[in-house]
Amino acid sequence: MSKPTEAELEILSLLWEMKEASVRQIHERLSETKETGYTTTLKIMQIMHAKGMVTRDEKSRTHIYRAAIKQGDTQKSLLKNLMNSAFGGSAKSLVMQALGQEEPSKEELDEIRAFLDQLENKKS
Amino acid sequence: MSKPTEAELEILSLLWEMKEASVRQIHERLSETKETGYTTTLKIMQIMHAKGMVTRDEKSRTHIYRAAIKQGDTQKSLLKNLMNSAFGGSAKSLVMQALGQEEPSKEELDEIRAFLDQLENKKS
DNA sequence: AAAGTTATACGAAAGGAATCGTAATATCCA
DNA sequence: TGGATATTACGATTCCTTTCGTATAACTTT
Repeated sequence: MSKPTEAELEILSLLWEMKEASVRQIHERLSETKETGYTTTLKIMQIMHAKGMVTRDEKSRTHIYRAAIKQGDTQKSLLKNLMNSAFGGSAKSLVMQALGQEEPSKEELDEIRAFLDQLENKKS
Repeated sequence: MSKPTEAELEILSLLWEMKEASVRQIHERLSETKETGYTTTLKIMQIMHAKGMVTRDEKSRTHIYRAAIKQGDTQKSLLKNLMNSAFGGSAKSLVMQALGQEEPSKEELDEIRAFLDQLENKKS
């Protein structure tokens, strides 16, 4: 599956969050943070549909869209892409940069530790 | 500083690694993994120069380029961008995805643990 | 039923990035 | 010196994404 564009990714994120939505619902959400026309949103969603990136139910007049690609898979591939293009392929330096800036909470840090342990156990 | 494009990022990465380089040197490296013309590489580097993304020494005929933006800063901003656009702003889920796929070595895992501890200490 | 509103469809235009051909210029070497 | 080679400069073209205007169709309201 080809890499989603910026505009496509914004819409995908909303679809992942909302499970399903009409063009208007997506557009409302987008408008909160962005100045954009309704037909622009529509067009992008139509393109996404043509690419197979979303499915839609056309039974009623207002079509209902759903993401056709998994959030995890998309995240994984975007991350891999960034890791290779800007971090010389090193997961470690990427992870450290990410941790360094967002000041995760104690709880989150613990969860990450648990995850690290789990990873290490799988190795042995 | 505006976000580097894909092609710009490839070149920036090489400049970070090589400290300084001529267009030809960069082009040689790019050619290893990518089919591309010399003037294409040149053009992109000229554009980067126009944007202030690189500096160049024009004293000799073959100009010598250097990155004008720091690797860490660029990584940070790209990561932030990805975190917001595809991970709902959560550093935790980004980090976990990143760890999950690249199977870091025991040593790397330990370094990350140390880093986590350090982060936690700063908090208290 | 007519008028107004809300959808989708479609194509065209605008904008940005990447590619490449060609010209102009400098350097090298036989 | 003069011809071959390497380098920068520049413009045009292509490709992709985004934006938007307009047409058409389907509902809603009165």
